[in-house]
Amino acid sequence: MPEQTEKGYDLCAVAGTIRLISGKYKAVILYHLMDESLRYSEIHRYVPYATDKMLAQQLREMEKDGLIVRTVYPVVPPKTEYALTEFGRTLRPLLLEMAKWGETYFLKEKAAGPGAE
Amino acid sequence: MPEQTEKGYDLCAVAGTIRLISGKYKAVILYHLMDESLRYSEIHRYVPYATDKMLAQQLREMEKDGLIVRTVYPVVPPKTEYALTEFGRTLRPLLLEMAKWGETYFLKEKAAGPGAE
DNA sequence: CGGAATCCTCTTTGATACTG
DNA sequence: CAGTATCAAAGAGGATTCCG
Repeated sequence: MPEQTEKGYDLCAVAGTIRLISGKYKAVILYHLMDESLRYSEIHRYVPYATDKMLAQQLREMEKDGLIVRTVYPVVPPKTEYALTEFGRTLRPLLLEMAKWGETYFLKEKAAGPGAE
Repeated sequence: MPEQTEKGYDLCAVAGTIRLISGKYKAVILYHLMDESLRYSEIHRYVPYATDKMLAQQLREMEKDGLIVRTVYPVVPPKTEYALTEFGRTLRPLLLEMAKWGETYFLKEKAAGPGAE
């Protein structure tokens, strides 16, 4: 498929992808939602350094972008669940690749990382 | 995926990866540097909407992060070339995955032209 | 529990001008 | 050509408080 890939074309693709998943906590949240739906508080536990404001904001943005769905259960106490949409699930390979790369080169760069060249 | 992956571990890996390549033009620049070394003006032509300041800044950050190397040739007129480092080249699979995803899901309507799926 | 509202700060980005 | 310098604007992010 990417045979006929033009430079300026992929440029937009890459930029668009970055725009959707860059955001301080987005990729991390998406990564955790890959396996299971999570409640607001559960997500927050995964990203404790994020404030409520930031978390809600990033979640709303991703919801607007069609990456996740928000389901509110009208119960007491309130319960809200976040899950990947079909669209969001297509990010799986990318998220795994990111985790893999980060794991291999970013966390193990003590041996041969930046400055090594 | 490497053996037993812990959540909090991959979380850092994903976050770290995002931190390195998110940046308005970074991924796009890296993508173009995958194939060949480029001069400052050539990069700028690929990212025309970036200002000189932004471009220089992002390049300096990526240089500091060990992703690219900057080579200045002492000639007139000045010539500076940017290239991926060994470390930067390891991003290749990720960048390709990003381009592929963006192309397939993000630019889908436009991609649905000739030979598109 | 799952947020929204407000205020404030820091960083990012942009516009413009200048330089070796 | 390949930047740097400076100022100003915009946005991201944080701290705190409050609410259904």
